[in-house]
Amino acid sequence: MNALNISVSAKLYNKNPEETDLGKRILSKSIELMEEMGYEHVTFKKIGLALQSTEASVYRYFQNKHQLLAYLINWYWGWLEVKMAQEFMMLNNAEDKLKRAIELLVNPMGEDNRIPHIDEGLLQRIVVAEYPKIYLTKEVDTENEEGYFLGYKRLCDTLGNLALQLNPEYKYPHSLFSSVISAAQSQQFFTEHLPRLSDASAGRGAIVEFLTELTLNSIQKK
Amino acid sequence: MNALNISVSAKLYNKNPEETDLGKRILSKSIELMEEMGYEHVTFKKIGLALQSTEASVYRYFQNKHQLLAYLINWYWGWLEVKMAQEFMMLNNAEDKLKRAIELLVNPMGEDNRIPHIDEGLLQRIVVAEYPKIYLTKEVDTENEEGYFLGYKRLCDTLGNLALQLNPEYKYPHSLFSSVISAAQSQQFFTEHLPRLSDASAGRGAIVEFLTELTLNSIQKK
DNA sequence: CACCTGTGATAGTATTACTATTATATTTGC
DNA sequence: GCAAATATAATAGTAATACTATCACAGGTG
Repeated sequence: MNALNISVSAKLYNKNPEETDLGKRILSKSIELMEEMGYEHVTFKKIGLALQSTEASVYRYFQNKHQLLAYLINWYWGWLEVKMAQEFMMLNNAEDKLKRAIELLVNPMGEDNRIPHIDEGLLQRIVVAEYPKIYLTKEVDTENEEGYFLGYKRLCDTLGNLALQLNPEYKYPHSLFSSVISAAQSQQFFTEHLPRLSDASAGRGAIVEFLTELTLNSIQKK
Repeated sequence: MNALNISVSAKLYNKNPEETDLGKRILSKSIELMEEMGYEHVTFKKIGLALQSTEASVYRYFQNKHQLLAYLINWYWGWLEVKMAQEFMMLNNAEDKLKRAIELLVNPMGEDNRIPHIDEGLLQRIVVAEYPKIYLTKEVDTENEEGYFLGYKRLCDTLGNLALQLNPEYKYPHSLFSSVISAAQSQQFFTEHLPRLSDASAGRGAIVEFLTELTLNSIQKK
């Protein structure tokens, strides 16, 4: 009995993986494999094999690998928003909420075993390494209509509204937070793999500080 | 006789495409096809066919599609840096240079037929739609050693140094410009395909303004 | 004239990304 | 407690992809 249920658009699966045992095992194993070998090297055959099931069974849940990735990433943004909402209840001004939101973008983990079949830590690493792949395709417009990017958009809206509470005249709340969310992921990736593209050798703390300054300086009234 | 020669690491090709007629035709046609159908749908077979040549001939120049994309994107960053350097000669303070650099990140075109086999306008659209794919792979570390990302890193350094001229104490020049370069591309993509992730319905001008404000507000001394 | 380089032509392989069919085990509905 | 529906496993098969290899030829160079 989960306190928590992350909703994902029904267009993101063939058959809802949350509703069956095999479905949950597919999610669980997909996350493991994708984190371990990267999106490009994952195949449904490998997932089936690793589950001691079959390729065809995985196809019953997801139309293809791209849809699976979109599912996982949307699930992650949904989860993160729930997490933020919980933490926001303990804070009473928009600036503190924004600061905390940025911390969570970079460092979302903590004990949370409410959803046993999903390892949020691994999933976060998948998001860092793969998230732009869900929209950087020629199919982006049709997939957009099907709700493939709702998770990202909602998160952007939420944070943008916080910014508007601080400064109702700020002109670029959506641009700012799509950029900040994106930067939060890519700075993590760069710190690990392309350090000349970041100044965060100090680690996640530096990324949080960089993004917090950037955000607050952008929003502030002149 | 080109005034201009963009240099790209020799690890980014099998055989230098700039040195032969077929090589240049491969670049030219690859750019056309990739812009038209997107990276995923391009194959060396299609490129060969479109050139009335063969798959095998394309493989003589590039080891695989990923290397070809990396070549094109590195070429683009190199070209953009040359372009910036030219324009900077006409400006005499770091802030103006930064502002102009941001304009060029978003809106780099202009008449430039010095390199007849490369259509920089199409190439820019490829960069917008595909650039993270060159580093978001499990092979990033080895490819990094081979210089696959030098173009991006150099551009980041150049802009970071301008920022340090404005404020030598600014702590995050690399993070800032890897984020700004990235945001310049993704905001263009979002404006066209996922408008809820931007506020730039007004177009490129709004993107430039957003990024310029963000950059200058971040750098400024307190 | 011999040779070397670049290219075209063709063939072949392993893997991927599916689609389809059938058999069987399990659950549910009556 | 049985029939029917559902879920899954097992297997087969196809078209496309991502290569690798071989050979022949044409043109220019020494």
